[in-house]
Amino acid sequence: MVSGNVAELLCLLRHCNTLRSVTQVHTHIFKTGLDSDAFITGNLILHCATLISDALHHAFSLLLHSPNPDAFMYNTVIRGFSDSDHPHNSFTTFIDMRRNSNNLQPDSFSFAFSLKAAANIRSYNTGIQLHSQAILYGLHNHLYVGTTLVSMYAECGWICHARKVFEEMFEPNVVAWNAMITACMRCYDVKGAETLYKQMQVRDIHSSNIMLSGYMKSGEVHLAMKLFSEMPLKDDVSWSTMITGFSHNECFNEAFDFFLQSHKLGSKPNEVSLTGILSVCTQSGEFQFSKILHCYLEKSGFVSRSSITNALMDTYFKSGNINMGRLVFEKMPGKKNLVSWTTMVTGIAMQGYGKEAMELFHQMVDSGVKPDGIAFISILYACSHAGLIEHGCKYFSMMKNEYGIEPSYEHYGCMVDLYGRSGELKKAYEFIMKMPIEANDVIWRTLLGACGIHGDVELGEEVRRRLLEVDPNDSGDCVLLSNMYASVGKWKDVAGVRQMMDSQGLMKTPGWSVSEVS
DNA sequence: TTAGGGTTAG
Repeated sequence: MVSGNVAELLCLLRHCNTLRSVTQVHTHIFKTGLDSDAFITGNLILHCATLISDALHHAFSLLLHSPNPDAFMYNTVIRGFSDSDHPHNSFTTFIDMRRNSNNLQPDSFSFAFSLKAAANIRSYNTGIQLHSQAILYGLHNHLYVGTTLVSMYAECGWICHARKVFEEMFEPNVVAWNAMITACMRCYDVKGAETLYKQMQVRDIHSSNIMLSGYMKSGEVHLAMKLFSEMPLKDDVSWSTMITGFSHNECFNEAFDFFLQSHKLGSKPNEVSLTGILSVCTQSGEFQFSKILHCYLEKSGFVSRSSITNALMDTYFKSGNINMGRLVFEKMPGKKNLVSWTTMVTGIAMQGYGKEAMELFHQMVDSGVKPDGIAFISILYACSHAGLIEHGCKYFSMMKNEYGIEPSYEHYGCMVDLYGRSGELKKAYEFIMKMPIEANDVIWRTLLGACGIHGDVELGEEVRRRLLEVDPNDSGDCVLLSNMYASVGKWKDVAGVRQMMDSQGLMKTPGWSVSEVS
């Protein structure tokens, strides 16, 4: 009778796709007294942690309130956290498992999931500690643990450790070999990956897809095309890898060609190939094609996927169609995620609507979405392009003090641009001198451009000296330099720059012409 | 009894 109830409950659970429906089943479980059954609780936790979005906290709560949690429950929560926005919680759960429970030992699942969390946050220190623990428990040679160790070390940039683990593996299978090829490609060791690929006794379609993606990421477009043509079997991942690879390497015609070919050959477009081809439309300016794609996306239902909507918004904003970009954003089903908000803020900011971008940024925060470093780049960009210096400074300090985000070169660059565009050149210079990291060429060039716009030759020459200290071979700023001299009518100096460029053979640089100003 | 590692985008 009891086993019949269990089967019935599991069947009910399988049909739940919201936290609300799971809670209803849970209430029923409680009423029937089956909540003390570890198998039932384990399945409840599994369902919440892996199958329903936004239910991980509930899975964690079930674990905490379980009178006798077992390894399966702990492992499932560790797994859920490893793929969440808070992978660190995997480690605290791993520690809790050993401290709070009666003689519970971590097993291969505990290590594989925790190592995945370490890989996701690229934490070498945590990864190596887990590796030591795995050795203590005699699980470092386990096939799944070994494979995850290879991936973890590669994600953290320690290819030598990844290789050592792989070489010490006892009879690695095709997945372990694929993990090692991926590790080589992650570290841009294309030759190493090729050697392994050739050595493989058994390959599957993943092996070839990893090679395709690695070639494309390393700019080896022709090698990817050659391998693709030799592949006896291609799946939708092979096609989308090629399309996105062409997109990254700016081979727009090839991307369109492959997209249409895959369609003709009956391979269905997926989320990745569609975001890829939308990006190609944006980069190449093929906005008519993106409109056709929009119709298809509406009809096929792909428009409900946030990655697709974000790419579509980006295309509309970059084509200057603000109203359509805004409409796509407003029609997005469900809760808008961080990428959607950031795409919207950037899109509006690009068109110069600084105040609206700020309103959107606050709406995002009010809706419970926490901004990341990229979101702050977009709002700083909005402020600099709308001349909102005070607001820009406020966001910059908010980022550091309220959100604990360390500014990157991009953030510093935005601040220099913010001061520079508004003509506060001295402040921009002082800001650079006070930066805790040494300014790079991009930051100096940003200020040099501003000196040109506002005609401050004295500061511009100082900036040029600083720029040459960072990059003695730099020549990309000649246009900025000659523009600066031209803006104050120093034609002799313009001619000087022209002569310098002549002597360095730079006169063929596209996009500039001294004759236009002289 | 319930689970896992390797590929494509953002």
